[in-house]
This record gives sequence, C-alpha cells and structure tokens, in this order.
Amino acid sequence: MTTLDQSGNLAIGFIMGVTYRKIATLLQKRLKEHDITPEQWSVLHQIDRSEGMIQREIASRTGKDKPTTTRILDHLESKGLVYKQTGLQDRRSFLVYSTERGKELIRETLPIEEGVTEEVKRCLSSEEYALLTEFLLRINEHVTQIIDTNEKE
Amino acid sequence: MTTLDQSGNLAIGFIMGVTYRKIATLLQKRLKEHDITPEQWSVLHQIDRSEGMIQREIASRTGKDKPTTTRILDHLESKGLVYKQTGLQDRRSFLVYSTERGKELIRETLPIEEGVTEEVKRCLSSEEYALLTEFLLRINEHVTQIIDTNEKE
DNA sequence: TTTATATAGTTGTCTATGCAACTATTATTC
DNA sequence: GAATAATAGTTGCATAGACAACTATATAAA
Repeated sequence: MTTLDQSGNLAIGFIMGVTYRKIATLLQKRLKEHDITPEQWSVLHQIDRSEGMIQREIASRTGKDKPTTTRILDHLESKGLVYKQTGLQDRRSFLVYSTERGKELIRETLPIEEGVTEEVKRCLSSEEYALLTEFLLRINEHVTQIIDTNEKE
Repeated sequence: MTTLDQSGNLAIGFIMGVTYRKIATLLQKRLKEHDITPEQWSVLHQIDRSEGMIQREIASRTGKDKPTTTRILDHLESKGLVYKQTGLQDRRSFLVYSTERGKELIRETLPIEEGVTEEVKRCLSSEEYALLTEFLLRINEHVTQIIDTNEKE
C-alpha cells in the first residue's frame, strides 16, 4: 500500500510517476500470461496499426528514445512478433512490420488493455477523464518545449 | 519531439508514462551538476523531513518497492548523503538518517525541484492543477485497491 | 517451548530508460 | 567532386523498477 507523502505538498512529477507505475503494473499482471510487457505491447500495437514505419517514427509515436526503441524491437523480433525490412530508398533505416503471430497477439490482448483502461477510468466521470487527458497532453507539450528550448541555448 | 499516437484514442497509462518521463528528464537535467537523480532526490528529501524512518516507511512514502528502496539507499549511502542505524527494538530493521552533506544538498537543490514544478504548472491554472492532482491521487488509490483485491483472490 | 507464520531487508535476473559514443548512410556545401 | 554535417540505428554503461527467492528476526499458535 502506498501512503505517499502526507504533507499535501506533492510535486506533480512525483505523483504522476507513482500513479503511472501503478497502472503499468496492473497492465503487466493482466498481460503476464501472454508473455509481453506493457511497453512492448504499446510498440507492437502501434506497428500493427501502421505497418512499415521506420524506427524513428515508432519512437516518436510511442514517446521513446532511439536506444529504447531499438531494444524493444529486438525483444519483439526475438519473440517472432515483428520483423524488419531494410529500407529501399534509405539504407540507413528499416521498415518494421508485425508478423501474423504479432497481429494475433494484439487481437487477443487488445480487450485486456482496453479493459484495464476502462477499470482505471471507472473512478472518474467522463468529463474528468477528458480533462485529465487534456492536462497530461498539455503538460507533455509544455515540458517538451522547455527541454527543446534549453537545449538550443 | 513527441508526436504520440495521433488516433485520439490514447490509453491513460500510456500518456501518463510519457508525460511523467518528460518531467523526470527535465528535473534530471536540472539536478545534473549536483550528481543526484530525481528518484534519489525524492528519497533523500523524505528522509530529510522525517529522520529515523525505517526502510519500509520510506518505501511506502515514496511509492517504491523494497528492493528499489534498498538500492536507492545504497546509492545515497555510498555518496555519503545518508546513513543507517541498526534498529534497537527490532533488529531486522534500520533507522535511516541524512548526513550533514545530505541536508546541505537538499537545501541547495530544493529550489531547483520547486522551480521545475513551478515551470510545469505554468501551463495550467491553479484550479486545473488542483484537479489534476486530485485525479492522480484518486486513480492511485483506485488502482492500488484493484491490485490488492486481485491479489487476495 | 517448539513449530509455524509474518515481517524487514537483501540479492539475482530481466526490462525500460537516459546519456554518450559509435557506425553507416545520406545531404550539404565549398 | 571532396569535405562536412546531418540522420538512422546500435552499443555500452548506469539507474530504476518488477518479481521471485532468500536470510534473519520477530510474532503467533499448537
């Protein structure tokens, strides 16, 4: 059980981290018998919906950096869920596709992921859920901009 | 830059994870010259505010599990920021205290952490911020309960 | 009291992540 | 056209985290 801070002066990043890990853990437990982690699942899901992306695009859509994407794809590949094809126009890059097994896994597990999201949402009204999503996306944009600005200096 | 999903059908855990990592990365960059990570910082901060806790209590307040807490304390200890004292009543446990250097580091870096939180909050009104915090805590409670219930079955 | 159980921490293994340094290929620019 | 810079990915290293198995101590039950 998490008691968390007590002081009422919780930094937003801190609560968000704790809450995120809780949700990820719940999803991980539910996905356990399918032998796939939540992060691998989100990457595979993206690929399933947009076959033939290059890794940079996958990284961008899933919010991961290049090394993390490389390694998650390695895991998915060794499980036989995706495969890479050398780019024709640009030989630096690879096009990534999901295998039949990968597609089947997504078909089987999509209800699990959706179920977890539903369960989580159950403690919020639909207005509250919409607000929460909006706030998170806004913060994401905002912090991305801060980091980018800092780097240019 | 993060483009994220596109479909408008983003799972809440997914956006929360991406956003959390963004904030953590920003804080990490700001703390870099002080040679401490955001997670180590949050543990040290808790200790600084409540000297003499046992590890279980620290784990509970920072939302971390036992092994993670052990290892973060190891890092803090090897940096000379905290020390452990064997429990007197209960010899299984340790009481954890921050050193002078640990206290000084928190004095120096507290404005950094607060500054990052302020920067992040800048894209939300104070009402929105209060709502966001409330939603996150509510979800945290809710998911904790789901996991606990599942485990008892 | 002796056996069983619960609790506090630690250690090992694996995944995910951030950062920096690296290779290979493509684009620029001189 | 050759030198330079930018881009796509990979690899190494370190921290954080989830989970399971473990040690040691304390509590409960028999």
